[in-house]
Amino acid sequence: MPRTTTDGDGTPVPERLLAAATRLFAERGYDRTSVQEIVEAAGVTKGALYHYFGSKDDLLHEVYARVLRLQQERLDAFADQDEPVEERLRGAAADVVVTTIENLDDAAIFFRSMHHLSPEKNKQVRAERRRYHERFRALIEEGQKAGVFSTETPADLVVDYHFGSVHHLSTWYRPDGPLTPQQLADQLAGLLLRALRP
Amino acid sequence: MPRTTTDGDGTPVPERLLAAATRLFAERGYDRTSVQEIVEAAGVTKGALYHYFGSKDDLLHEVYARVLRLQQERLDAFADQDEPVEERLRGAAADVVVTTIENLDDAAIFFRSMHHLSPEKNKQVRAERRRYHERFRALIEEGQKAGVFSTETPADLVVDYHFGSVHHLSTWYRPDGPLTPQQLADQLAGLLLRALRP
DNA sequence: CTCAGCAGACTAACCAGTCGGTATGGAGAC
DNA sequence: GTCTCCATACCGACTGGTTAGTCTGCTGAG
Repeated sequence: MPRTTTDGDGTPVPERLLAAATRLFAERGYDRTSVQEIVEAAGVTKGALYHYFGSKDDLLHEVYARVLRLQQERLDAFADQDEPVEERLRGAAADVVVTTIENLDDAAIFFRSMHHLSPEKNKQVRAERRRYHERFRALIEEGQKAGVFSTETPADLVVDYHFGSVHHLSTWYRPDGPLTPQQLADQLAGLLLRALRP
Repeated sequence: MPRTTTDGDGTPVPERLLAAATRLFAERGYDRTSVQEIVEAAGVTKGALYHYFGSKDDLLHEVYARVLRLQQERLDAFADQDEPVEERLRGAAADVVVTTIENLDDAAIFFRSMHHLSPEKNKQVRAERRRYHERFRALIEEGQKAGVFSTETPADLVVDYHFGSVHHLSTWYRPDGPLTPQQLADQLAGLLLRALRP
């Protein structure tokens, strides 16, 4: 009954909605999740959802925007460090694995639901994704020019190769597996770096 | 007006339905494709579809079954060859890239729509998928035991790493890119083999 | 008193699957 | 050779259920 935007528990309603939507989208897919289920999981009603978001599609877009922002920030932080390029690349490659595992729901949504976004939003997400991709590629090209990475494979392909696996983590990663997220990340970064040995 | 199962063009109705479904599922996703659209694209009506398939879900399962069968056969052929393990692995790793590109629609469906299958069918597909995975892993372990591949990364991880990228081909492969499918396949197989150098 | 912040009944559209019906090629009777 | 009968192949209107989004109205803080 209070008017405050944070009733029930402490978190504001829009965030509760986003969290509920993220979980449900990852669990049963975008189309299989009804708006009704989302609002029930968030402990509100449709009125609240359409008060904060323009559409179901908007909600999905917000999920994408959040994860894109986060990943770009982290990549930039690693790329801007003052270390040899191998170590910057290794750090960035491993970090994206760890943060992906920490947000497996986001990852599952990301690669399964892009085509559910409206065309313009899809385009927007692709553009941001490309920025991320380019930054990563620049790291590899830097290493190639410096002679510390093999030039046998175009940097583009290497990036796609690595991120293909990262995006697929949500399919094959098991939290009860033998490796901690950090160990797994180090292994995958190791594979990438070894593939790049001259 | 003939009773034959192949009217209109030459292909039998069930195959026409499967082809139409494959294309549409890849294009707009399983849930966004109505049964009505499928039958219209195949030039028949619902009666025909439900005559040959038990459900929409069944249709999806058939798509999976077909591609799984094909890929397993091809992998087996490469693995059974009488060549050094590096070359068998290279051949298999490149071949799966080429056949994936040749059936990009199947690949897009594969990794986006697994969770739309009914639980038992999902289990069945996973089991077949695991067989494929194991065969591939066995190749890598063979090379590791023989000392021609590095043992730094568990074979399991290497397989997931490679197939993550392959499954993602449908996201980033562009037919108008600079590389032919075979060249791209050789590059990716090269990356895999280089990552496995001792 | 007013308006952000929500509640929840309502609507218009859609959709998977059903079911009674039609046409046709062939198997067997004669 | 032809007539009967039936299984196969398919048609398409219909049903029961679901869903995104709308809209009117309530409530309490400032």
